[in-house]
Amino acid sequence: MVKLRDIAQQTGYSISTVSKALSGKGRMSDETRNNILSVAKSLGYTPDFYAKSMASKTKTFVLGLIVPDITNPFFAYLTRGVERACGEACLLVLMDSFRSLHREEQLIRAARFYGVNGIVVGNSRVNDELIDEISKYVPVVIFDKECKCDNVVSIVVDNYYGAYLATKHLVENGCKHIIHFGGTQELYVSLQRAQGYEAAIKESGLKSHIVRVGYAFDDGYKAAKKLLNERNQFDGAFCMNDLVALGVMKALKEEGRKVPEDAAIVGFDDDKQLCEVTVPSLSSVRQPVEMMGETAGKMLLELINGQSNTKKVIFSPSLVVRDSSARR
Amino acid sequence: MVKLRDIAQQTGYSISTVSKALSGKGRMSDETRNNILSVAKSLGYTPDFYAKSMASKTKTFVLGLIVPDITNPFFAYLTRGVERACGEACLLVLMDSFRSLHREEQLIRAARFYGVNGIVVGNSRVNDELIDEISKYVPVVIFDKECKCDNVVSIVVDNYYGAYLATKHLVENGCKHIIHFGGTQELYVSLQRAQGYEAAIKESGLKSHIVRVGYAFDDGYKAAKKLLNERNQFDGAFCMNDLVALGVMKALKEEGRKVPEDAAIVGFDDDKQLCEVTVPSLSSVRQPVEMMGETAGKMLLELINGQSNTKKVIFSPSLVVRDSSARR
DNA sequence: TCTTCTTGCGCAAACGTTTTCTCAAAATTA
DNA sequence: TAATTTTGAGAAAACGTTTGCGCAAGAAGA
Repeated sequence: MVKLRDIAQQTGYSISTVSKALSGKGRMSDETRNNILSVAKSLGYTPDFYAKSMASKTKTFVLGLIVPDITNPFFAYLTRGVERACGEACLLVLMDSFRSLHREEQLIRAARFYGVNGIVVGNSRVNDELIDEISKYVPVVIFDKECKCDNVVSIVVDNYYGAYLATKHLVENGCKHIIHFGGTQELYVSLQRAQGYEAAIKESGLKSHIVRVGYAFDDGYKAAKKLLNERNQFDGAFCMNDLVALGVMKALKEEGRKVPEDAAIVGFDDDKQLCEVTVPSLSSVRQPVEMMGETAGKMLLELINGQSNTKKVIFSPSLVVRDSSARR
Repeated sequence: MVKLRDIAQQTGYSISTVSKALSGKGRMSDETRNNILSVAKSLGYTPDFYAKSMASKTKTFVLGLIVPDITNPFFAYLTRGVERACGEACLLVLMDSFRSLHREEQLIRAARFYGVNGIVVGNSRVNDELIDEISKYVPVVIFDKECKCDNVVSIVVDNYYGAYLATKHLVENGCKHIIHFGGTQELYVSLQRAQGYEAAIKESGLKSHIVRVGYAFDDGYKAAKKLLNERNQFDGAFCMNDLVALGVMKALKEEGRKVPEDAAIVGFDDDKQLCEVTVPSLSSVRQPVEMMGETAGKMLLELINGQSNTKKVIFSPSLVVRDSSARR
């Protein structure tokens, strides 16, 4: 890497003169400046990021963001929110764990090593001990997961309430047999959503019916297909996410059931691209992901500046009603 | 900001001892280490990213990636590809211009100011002069746009060929009246796609019919609706992207036309989440975005290391046939 | 001609770490 | 007890910039 010193040697000027020539700040003759500039260019000089930041007064914070999969819209919106919080004051370093737990752990450790000023961890599967350890060195905000560690701020959405809302909506629409597709034990959020569903069902006096599925399109499709083939009728479905909901919808169509006339469907996540584009469009529970991301960023900055006294921020989801659950 | 010196003063140890205690590297008694650690914690010490990077031997490159909208899957996949290229050796700083041309210009300038080692600019709308100027100071790889500037590497996909493929597929499927929804002048890519369409149509002896639309779901929907209401029949549609294609599909359904029986549809971009989830699933032209992103990252690294002699890399798209254009 | 101002440039400190050496004191071994 | 090793800790150089200050030489004014 070519540095100021090299240019100084080439031109015969001092390092400081070279620096001033390049930044356009000092006093010098045009001849000198042009000379330096041309040599700098011919040598292919690029300033050292770190040295520059060190020496100059204005410090730029660096925030790390670790997500399991940037191609998932949920995390893309999260990223956007954090970026918004960064504004001009911070640089955002994005790290994608590619859904690998191992890599996620690596990244979290690396974040400390790289010396970023703080990290936001999105929907992590790593255990609390690692978080606890890292948070001793670097401020941490954890997204979509509760964390008991000290010095760690959690940003979560009230999944229970969202599920309750969605189920209640189906009840009020006159559905008598509402199935919940979801409830896998693996993820904390899916548990909460199942509980919200149960609560609303209990309240209405109907019978609860949970079909355990994963979180992919095919999971919903196959589960619903099986159910329908077994002559298990249902007139309402609350699904743990939008993909599953679309899978269920496809199965219903194939079996000749009309949505929403024969069965109403509500998803979760409100992935706009997805929900608004299908026929019929899909009702869904919306989380204010981008705003949550922005909050995560802000909380992290507070944490870095040592002004934070918040431990947890809970956001309320809302129900977006579209055609798939329109009132009959 | 609390620094090593502050901890040193508090504890009575030297700066170097404090540094070693925190990094866990030097030799010292457990008592000393714990003492230092606890004081560091109570003071809320966070290491200075820049100083750290400056002082340590291993320099970490910093790559900047500027995208118009990270929530667009296309750019999410691009990001992922670049991230893959970064591996352990680089940090990726993500900058989202939020579709604002002004902000994009700002970011490009800022990238130079921040002193990142190089930047990848995704599908930019900024003029070549700015790129040219910046590329004097920082290596630049530009994605999805041709750029004549020296020292700038372009990564592009052969849009012409992709459009040709898609249209030819419709012709071979027996479509007699194939409309192209797209062709807005604003974007270079849409022009190329329109030309590819024209070429295939000409070759087949059919009549070309381009309906100029934007790139949103509603654009496709409204244009197709209007066409159908005017009794303008068509049995094939090649759309400039997947969203437009889904809009057209919705219009067809509403007007009682069956897809693909009455009209076959092909989109562009192959947004998996979208294409595989609709009924019928959508045929589309796939660009190897992630691999292109990875290539962009690699080219940038070569450029930074001064080993690049490539000026442009062209990727070939491929056609993914799904239900919306299944042979009748 | 003597003073004051301006111009062009370099010196050296500073930024906050890391890391290699050094060295006294304590612990171990002979 | 003497020689050796180990341990705990500090001094100082280095990383590549920026920037305030100083200073000589030339220009301008009296």
